[in-house]
Amino acid sequence: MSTVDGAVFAALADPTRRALFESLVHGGEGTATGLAARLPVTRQAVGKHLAVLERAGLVQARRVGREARYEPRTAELTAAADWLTVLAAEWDQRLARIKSLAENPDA
Amino acid sequence: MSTVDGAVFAALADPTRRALFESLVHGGEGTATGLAARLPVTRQAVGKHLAVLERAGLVQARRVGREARYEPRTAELTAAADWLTVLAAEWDQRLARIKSLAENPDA
DNA sequence: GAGATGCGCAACCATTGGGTTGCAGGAGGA
DNA sequence: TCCTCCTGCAACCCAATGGTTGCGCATCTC
Repeated sequence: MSTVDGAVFAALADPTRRALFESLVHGGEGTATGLAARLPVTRQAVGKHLAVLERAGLVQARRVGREARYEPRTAELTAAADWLTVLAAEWDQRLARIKSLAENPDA
Repeated sequence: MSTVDGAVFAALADPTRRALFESLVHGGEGTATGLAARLPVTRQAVGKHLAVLERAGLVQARRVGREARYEPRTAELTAAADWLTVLAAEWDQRLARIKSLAENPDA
């Protein structure tokens, strides 16, 4: 049973964090101060959010001199997507089985 | 751009709620008191969680006499899965494009 | 009709969490 | 070297949240 890490969902639950992550995906790697310039929050708040994303495995920091550049990671992303897809498939199959039994009540 | 509803991720962020949802998927529809019997929380807590899941569109209540039976819904689930998959694909394509440019620096 | 059962609502409590300000330290450029 | 810029850490504030108890209401069952 693929037990999914709740940290991924918790990380993506916050709108600021989702905006941050999408900004990284579409704009490439970025730093805390650079990302904070385009958001209505302070640099420290962005730093906290990036730490949460990193703990969830959605992002990885790379040190370049005095700045920390963050880059998206797709592993946890696809793992979470798979978990969701499997759950949906399981339920749909259950529904299909029940419907099939109702229409064709043989042994 | 498929802006995903953060309520789905917020709903799945809580471990109790995930357990609740998985229990519904694998065991079929259930009531608040019935689900609470298998969890270390009170019925009222389960009721609140089910309300959150329902608001997120992950579950739907059906009234049968004096009891409320909850059943999973896959629409929001697959929508969230698609959002994750698309994001991962976008980033992977970006990486592939960069790698291709590095190996073959033509116009 | 009377008691049991399932539910929803409200009040309340403790913890988490997103946000801020302030400060100290390390790397770059003049 | 000195100054600037980016970062990390700590303290603090307030709102949101997961959990509880208690109550009232509706619905079965005997």
